[in-house]
Amino acid sequence: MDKAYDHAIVEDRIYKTWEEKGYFKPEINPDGAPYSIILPPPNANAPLHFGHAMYVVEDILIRFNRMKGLAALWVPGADHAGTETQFVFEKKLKEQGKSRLDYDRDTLYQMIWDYVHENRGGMENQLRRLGFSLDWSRMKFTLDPDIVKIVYSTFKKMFDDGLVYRANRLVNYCTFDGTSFSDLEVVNMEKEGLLYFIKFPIKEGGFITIATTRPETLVGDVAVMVNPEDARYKDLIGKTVILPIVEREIPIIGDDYVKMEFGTGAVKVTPAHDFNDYEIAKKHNLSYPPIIGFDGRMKNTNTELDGLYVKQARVKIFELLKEKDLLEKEEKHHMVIPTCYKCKNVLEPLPKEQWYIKMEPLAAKGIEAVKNGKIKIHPDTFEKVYMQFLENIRDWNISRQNVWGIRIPAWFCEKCSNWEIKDDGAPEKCSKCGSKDLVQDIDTFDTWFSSSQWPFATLMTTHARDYEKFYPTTVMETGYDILRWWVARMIMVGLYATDKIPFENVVLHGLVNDPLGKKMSKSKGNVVNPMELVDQYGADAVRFALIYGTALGHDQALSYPKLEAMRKFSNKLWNMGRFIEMNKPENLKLKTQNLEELKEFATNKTDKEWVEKVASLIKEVTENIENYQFHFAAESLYEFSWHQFADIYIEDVKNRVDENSYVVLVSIYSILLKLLHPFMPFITEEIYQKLPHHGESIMIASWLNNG
RNA sequence: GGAUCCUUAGCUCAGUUGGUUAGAGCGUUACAUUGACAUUGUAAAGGCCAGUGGUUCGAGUCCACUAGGGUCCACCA
Repeated sequence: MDKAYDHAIVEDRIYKTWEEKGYFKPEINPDGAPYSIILPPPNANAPLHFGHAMYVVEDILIRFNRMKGLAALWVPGADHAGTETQFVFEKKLKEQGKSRLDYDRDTLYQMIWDYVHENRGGMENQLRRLGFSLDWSRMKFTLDPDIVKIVYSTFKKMFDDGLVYRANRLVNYCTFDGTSFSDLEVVNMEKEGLLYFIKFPIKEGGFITIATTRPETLVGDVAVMVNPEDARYKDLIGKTVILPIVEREIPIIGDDYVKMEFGTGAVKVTPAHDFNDYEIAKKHNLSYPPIIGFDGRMKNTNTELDGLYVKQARVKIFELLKEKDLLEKEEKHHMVIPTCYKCKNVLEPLPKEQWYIKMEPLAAKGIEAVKNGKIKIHPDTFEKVYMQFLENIRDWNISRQNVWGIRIPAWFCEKCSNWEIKDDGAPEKCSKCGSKDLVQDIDTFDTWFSSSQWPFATLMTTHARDYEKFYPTTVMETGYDILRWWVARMIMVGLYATDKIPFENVVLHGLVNDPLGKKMSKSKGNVVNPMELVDQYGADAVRFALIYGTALGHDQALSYPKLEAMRKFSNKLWNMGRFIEMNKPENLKLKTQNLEELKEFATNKTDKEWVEKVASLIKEVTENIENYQFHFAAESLYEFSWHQFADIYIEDVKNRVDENSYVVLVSIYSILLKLLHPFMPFITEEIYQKLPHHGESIMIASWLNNG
């Protein structure tokens, strides 16, 4: 053995061997009970980040259970990541001076398809470099035709069951990305803004001053509203206000929604561009067409405002009001603005027809499944977050105006306005009126709608009988940050579509932050590429550092000293092996013993004690992994290997080594390597292969017995 | 405004159902060692466990409140 462990020459070679030998397939344990995890599919065309490196938790579980003899299946996948990918692609277009609007739908789709496929394979190889024992023969992509077909049938089933409906409502619309979003995707940004106090002339004489943060929308107002209890204004209810600039007449109405103490106690009502006003106007039977278009420009005002972007319109209207002396004052105002989670621009509430899913019946089952313990969430503190989300669930807007995604299989009949939903191709004619004048909805599904079906969609389409054998899956492991976006929806949709829970356990890991504890983000420029650390420290050290010293579900700051410590730990392990190899007796006849055999074999009193010690270590590590307390297992292994086994036992045996005690030494070491293998797969395999009488591979060695 | 997590050694973090002198890694100090060890070993220093009050024979751990930080949710114009 070389003097020091060099991960660079070991890892790639070992992974290839594993893959070639088929060790990643559950068929390696044909008689084992099923154990399955579906990998949260990373974006198909983007490199991995530290969130993905945390999937090491899944590899630990898979390797551990495989060694225990279970038919352990870990299914890899790639996500088309609709909004994300189109956003990135459009940025590329912009660099070339182009935009999505320069292409028709099919051309743009094809361009993105080509772009994604040019970049395919990168993240898969990065997962390999991390040592992940994924069954690549079962790899799935969210746009695989068989997956799409399943997504279609789920949608159709929901439609047939009355869970899908189309509604014209205000949606959160990004005029830059050109799509609407669900409530979850809205990022509320706190900002210091201005509250404008504007005098509206009253037809019957005098003025009423309203306070607003959005003066430009006054051209779309339908009313001025006051609290009927408000002594200042109650006599004005029923009178008429003449809107400045557009000179349109609107009523003053009363509604106790208005808080008297805020602003002036009088508020303008813009139904087409504010969620509250939309509800209020509906209640009072008032309406006015939108004055902001999907391009973010003003329209329908018949004034010089038309064609201006909202921001420009605000400046313009400010000037106009000032000219007419209708602007009383502005105050600084702390406000919360809905912004686009991708491009960070301000979202406009705009009225649009979209497909919605009725969530309440689905949520009820999701709540039940966790309450009755069929699905367990680890750590259990996240149950509260889950419940809070499901108990306050709102209907889910699943329409996206993206091109990159699964197109909604809904056809509109131009003749009778009927919607046809099909899961097996375009309908020939309208089932209501027989017309052949059908047009498919141009929208695509929210990526999370198809993702919510991932556990069963994958297993139904990987290998024959996979679904029967491996569904429900054993564990869904992911970052807690997508508990609501993804995990909760998988539970709801999974229960609905398959009538079974999609997984028995939810295991949630924390975030990896930068060394200063700040969230990594591209805009902050503090993103660390996990692959660079794998190059530098080795996959095993990176894996161990991510697990060691951080409780499940807790965030951690990336620590270079810790990575260095774990690299040294690798080297220490290596040198323990090196010592053992160098002290191998000539013509060693006795074979390595498993734990049970060792108990008989060890005759020396000290050796006997060490056999007991390692027996309790096995118990401890096993229990900790089974309880998802990986950091405890990692700490015990680190401490025992280094400060017990190396510092004390090896030092002791050094002076009295004979063939018998040597076998005890090798055997204990071999057990240690096996216990460490789920955490540090590469180095443990490399050393294992050098031990006397070793098995075929440590990967498929038995957790407790020889093999 | 609501929810939730966090505050433990200089730094990054563990501390599992409350139980004798509170732990690890890195860093610091002293000594030793070329040993299986691009090092390692031995030893040491370093902590009113954020604060206050409570429950208890006993609290870092449970409860209440306070202060600071993070995250998530929320339609106050």
